[in-house]
Amino acid sequence: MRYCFHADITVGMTCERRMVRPIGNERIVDQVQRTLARDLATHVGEQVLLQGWVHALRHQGGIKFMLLRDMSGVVQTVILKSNQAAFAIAGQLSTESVVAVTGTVKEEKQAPGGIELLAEAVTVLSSAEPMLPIPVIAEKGSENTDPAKRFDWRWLDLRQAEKRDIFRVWTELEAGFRDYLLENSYLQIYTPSFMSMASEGGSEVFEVKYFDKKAFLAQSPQFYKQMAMAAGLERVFLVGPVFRAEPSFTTRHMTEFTGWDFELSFIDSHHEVMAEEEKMIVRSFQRVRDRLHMDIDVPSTPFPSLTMAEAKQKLAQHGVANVRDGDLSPEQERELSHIIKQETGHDFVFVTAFPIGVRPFYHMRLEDQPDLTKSFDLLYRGIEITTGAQREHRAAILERQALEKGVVLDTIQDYVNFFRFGCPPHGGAGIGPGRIVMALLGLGSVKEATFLPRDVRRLTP
RNA sequence: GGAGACGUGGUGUAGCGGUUAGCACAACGGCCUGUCAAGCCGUAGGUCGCGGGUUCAAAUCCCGUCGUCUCCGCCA
Repeated sequence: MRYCFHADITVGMTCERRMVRPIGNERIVDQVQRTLARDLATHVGEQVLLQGWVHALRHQGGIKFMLLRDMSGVVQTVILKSNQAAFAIAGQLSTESVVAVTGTVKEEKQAPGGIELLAEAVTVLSSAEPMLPIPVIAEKGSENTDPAKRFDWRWLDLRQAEKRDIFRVWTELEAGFRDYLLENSYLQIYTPSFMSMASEGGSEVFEVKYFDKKAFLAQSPQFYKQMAMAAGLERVFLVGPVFRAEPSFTTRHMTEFTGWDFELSFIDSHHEVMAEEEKMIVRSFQRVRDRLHMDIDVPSTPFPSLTMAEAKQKLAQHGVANVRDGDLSPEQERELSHIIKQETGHDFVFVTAFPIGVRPFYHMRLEDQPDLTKSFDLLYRGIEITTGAQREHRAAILERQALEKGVVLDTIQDYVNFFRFGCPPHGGAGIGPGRIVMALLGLGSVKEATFLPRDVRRLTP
């Protein structure tokens, strides 16, 4: 187990099950309160209803133990032979079936956790076929089930409690991100995924049939965020899907993933964008720590930051091979994070001042060093989680930079139009939350952090 | 797009020229009133991804093919 924490999910988690029985012309509603496994200890002596999955069965002749699992945890139920009906049903059960058990809660030294439910009635809500295609509970030989097989049966894979924790972390992380944005005058927008043309380049976009036309799936909401700046919204954010047609076979790439994006106006440089992102991330990590009682490092601000030139120099000093000037290889990203961690104890590091050669035409350039851009990447534990920049908002300069990059002006005319009628200086960034979750929890792949991953080969389930 | 690796019962694996293809877990049947990675006894389940070749003999060697994974490029 690489991480461990206790989730706080007690609030509002008592569900009601209504049984409606018509009697004459009236309807009588019985309300039976469902109790969650982890709350059993607060109901000693009471009769309760548990509903969940059969986690494990242990037949002991005249006594049967059934471990029942719900979203809150696992608890033991006991079925005695003297209760003939329940005993017979339990004898026919298969693991991973969904059941309802009513009974009396009792303290019992011999029970796991010191608490158990003495079953009075067992009802099968949905029986599971006995032969599971992949193991659900930890058992011999289940640790290394091929990820591809697990993803084929993702709904079984996710029954493992620690996998649900991944989504708890993401949920709180994203809530923290939103908390910061909402408290700082950002407006939420949604941008379309269908586009009439590629947002840039064209080699990495998905082409789709759109009635009698061709359309493309957005590989970034960036142009639309910038339109929002031209619209005078000043500060916007969104959470949404992003599509990349890159044939990338790595543990950190997918063809569709969720992006967090924000953009803000009236900035002087990309450093203001970076400062904003720092605060969002701090807020996110704080929320995960506080809500999930999770022992994680909330980063201090400001995050370490160095220019590409400084990064290259530092890497050279540590004997890390330089593959390509002006950009970092994955190995260099890992090593740079490692070096910064040793020097400062920090998990995050900004790299700024990328040369124009490795950045798109719309990144603004440094006034005193026109061959460098006002852009940055943010690395977290050796993985790139953000690219951001101050954008070039002056139409004439934008067109000149596009031409320099060999971009045909006709293809970006709609984009350039955003800047023709008054647009404030602005910048923003795109964040990959899946990568943050992956690095935070030490997962083997972003796909593990994704409910239903999509990669070059996978379109199902 | 480039490079490398791996496909053996449901899952994880051993075997790497001649084995009735072994083991663990899961499954099925039996015994057991305190199990908790339960235990004990028994049963079933594999044309070793697919196709071709070499050989007296192929899970094992060679070629092709399909599937999967990893690294690089690219990126969030």
